Amino acid sequence: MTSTDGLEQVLKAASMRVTQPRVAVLAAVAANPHGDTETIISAVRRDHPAVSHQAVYDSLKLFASLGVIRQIQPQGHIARYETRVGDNHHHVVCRNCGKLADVDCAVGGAPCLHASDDHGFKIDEAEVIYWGTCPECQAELRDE
Amino acid sequence: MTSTDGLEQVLKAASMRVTQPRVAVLAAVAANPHGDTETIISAVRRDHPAVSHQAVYDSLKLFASLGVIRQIQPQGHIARYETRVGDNHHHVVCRNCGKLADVDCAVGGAPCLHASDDHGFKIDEAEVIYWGTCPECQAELRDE
DNA sequence: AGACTTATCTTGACTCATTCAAAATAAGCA
DNA sequence: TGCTTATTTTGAATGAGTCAAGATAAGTCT
Repeated sequence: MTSTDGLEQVLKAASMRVTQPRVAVLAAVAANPHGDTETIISAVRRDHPAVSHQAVYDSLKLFASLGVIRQIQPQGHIARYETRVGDNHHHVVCRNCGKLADVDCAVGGAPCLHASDDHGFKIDEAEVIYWGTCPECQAELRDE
Repeated sequence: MTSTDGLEQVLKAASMRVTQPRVAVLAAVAANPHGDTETIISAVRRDHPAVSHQAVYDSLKLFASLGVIRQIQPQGHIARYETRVGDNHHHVVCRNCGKLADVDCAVGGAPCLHASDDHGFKIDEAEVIYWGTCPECQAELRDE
């Protein structure tokens, strides 16, 4: 079974239509991990030149709400997307160039999910973003 | 010594001028924890009607870069500010109404700062955002 | 205190990721 | 095959945040 078949299942289960733009968007996100909207649009249009940016935005939002993809948006950066979902992993972002990498949490399966004092909030997710400098930028900054 | 005196020290140490707009902005942030830019601007203008939004944006960015205040910007929300800095605390955000509350990390002093695999990144900060539903929205959603 | 230098502020235009809205299209059903 | 309406296209609009040029005032030097 291909990932496209998987998408059909998910969409049908939610009574959503399986359309060419949607399939193309999911494929583009899968092929471009951590890609931003612009990247996704370009990738989609390589095979389907007529797809509008709005269709891409709609599809991305839809998939994110269904939990098929995940949106990441570190401070000061535009939205990025990935198909790796459901495993509670986190991200490192380079302060210098914005590069993004996946990080499994150090503290086991579902870490940091318990706040010391939750103020009565019913917490359902802990989002962790590590900020730092990527190897390339470390070298570059050292040379200056 | 007032918090304003503290600001003067910090700014002078960085060879920055102590101006009325800056003092007013810091006071506004202190008086409006988790306030957004619009809130800060309004607060500043109650005492200094002539201060421009640009001056507020500049001051906020300056203070944040000096570590005097901290900028928080959860996905899908505009920037918010707080004067509580240097204690590595985190935040809970309500998915329904956007309310924000402080949370001390459960795992001790500087938690989650070690990623399992940092991909060679030199990590200097771990930002944690808990997502959930605040008490008010829990009650409201139950009633529907 | 008065004059000077230039960091900071005011003003107002501008950016650009994202959203809104209306008419056109095509997915899935009868 | 035709119908219904969810999606898409098209094109304009939004709005937080930024840019730039001239005006102002903080800190300094005399």
